[in-house]
Amino acid sequence: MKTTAQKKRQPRGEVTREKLVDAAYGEFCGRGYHGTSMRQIAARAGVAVGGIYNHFAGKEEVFAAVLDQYHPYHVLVPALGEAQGESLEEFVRHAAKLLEGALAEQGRSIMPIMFIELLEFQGQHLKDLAERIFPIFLTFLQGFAARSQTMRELPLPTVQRAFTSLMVGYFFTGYVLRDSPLVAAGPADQLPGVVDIFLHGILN
Amino acid sequence: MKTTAQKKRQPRGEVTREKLVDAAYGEFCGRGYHGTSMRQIAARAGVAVGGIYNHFAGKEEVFAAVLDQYHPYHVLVPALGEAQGESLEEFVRHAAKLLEGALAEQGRSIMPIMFIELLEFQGQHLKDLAERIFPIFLTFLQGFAARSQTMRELPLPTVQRAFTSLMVGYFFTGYVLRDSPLVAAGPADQLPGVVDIFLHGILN
DNA sequence: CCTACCGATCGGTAGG
DNA sequence: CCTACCGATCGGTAGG
Repeated sequence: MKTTAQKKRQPRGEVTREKLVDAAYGEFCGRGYHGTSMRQIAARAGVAVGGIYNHFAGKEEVFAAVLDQYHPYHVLVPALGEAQGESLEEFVRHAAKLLEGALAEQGRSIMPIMFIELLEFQGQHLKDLAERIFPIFLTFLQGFAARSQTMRELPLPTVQRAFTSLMVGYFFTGYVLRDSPLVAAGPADQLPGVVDIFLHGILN
Repeated sequence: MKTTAQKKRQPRGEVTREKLVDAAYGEFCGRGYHGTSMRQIAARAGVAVGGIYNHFAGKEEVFAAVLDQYHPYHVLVPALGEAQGESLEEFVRHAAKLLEGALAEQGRSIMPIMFIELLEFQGQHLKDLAERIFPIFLTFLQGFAARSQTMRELPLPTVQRAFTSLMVGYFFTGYVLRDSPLVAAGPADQLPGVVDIFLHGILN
């Protein structure tokens, strides 16, 4: 949300564009890309159908704008880039904490857009994402390697795959079962315990 | 695939129904539920549009049939139910191996249907799934508990969440990056190594 | 009377 | 930014 001051400074057209992106995001989350009509987006934004085309060339460009705003890149890069710590243990715990903080705020809103990407666009844009975050991910993994003197003798790719799988799986299962009683019964935040198991698994 | 003998025994209508479910599955995977038209399904199955309605009351009933055939239940229940082993270590490795075998065969074909479920149907049917596999999952977790004498003192829910996250994340990342060069560069099957890290993390 | 299916078309709505 | 409207296509059904 923008402050009133920021809103006043924006040109009228920009406000409408923002409304359209927000409205489109909401509609896409409910029924996907193909299940959402331009009329539904227009109605939610309080704009006529034709008015959308003053800001976007077509439906796909609306999705591109939504994807740009709800892109995992904006969450993953700061979290992975700012991880610090003397020991490997501190480093991993800090990274997990940063990821959790960022994903608690924005992770749930990003997830549906990723599903649209994977399902309706065959993950085209995600291939780009993989290449864009690869340098940051490499830097992060160098942090692993630089602190590996306390680590068991393990193939680094395996350690990386295990850490990635654990984090992705933790947030994915949390999202899917977000209001299931089966998960709600357990402790709210099991991430520290889960990370502890991982650390015990790779350290001497 | 059915054998010729089985095909001959099937009534004509059943053959057409099977063709329709297979065709619908293929089309749904490409563009999702709302992005697929009855005409596309009919065309791929080599059937007239109206012919679909001799087998299904409508489009949603077609999806229900697809979901039923490509349901994770059919994969997860046997794999989790048949896990055996004297020690916790053997038990976990066996379960992971069974899951990998089942998911290597059918996991990739199930994934897109799950995305449709999560995105376009708000995960309605997945809630049912969670409740249906819960007993089997409990039995599996009792296998954990029964062999826990070699385990560190850890809260069982945390161990469960870690194992679930690790397996879900491993197969999910494998699916998403299935033809990415970043993953293809590493060893093909890292599951044993990943499971080894988990075991080292929970055992004394 | 059943089944499985056809060519053609129904009332409405899609993106533009 | 809106109203009005297009070519086409949507899910579903008519009679035969």
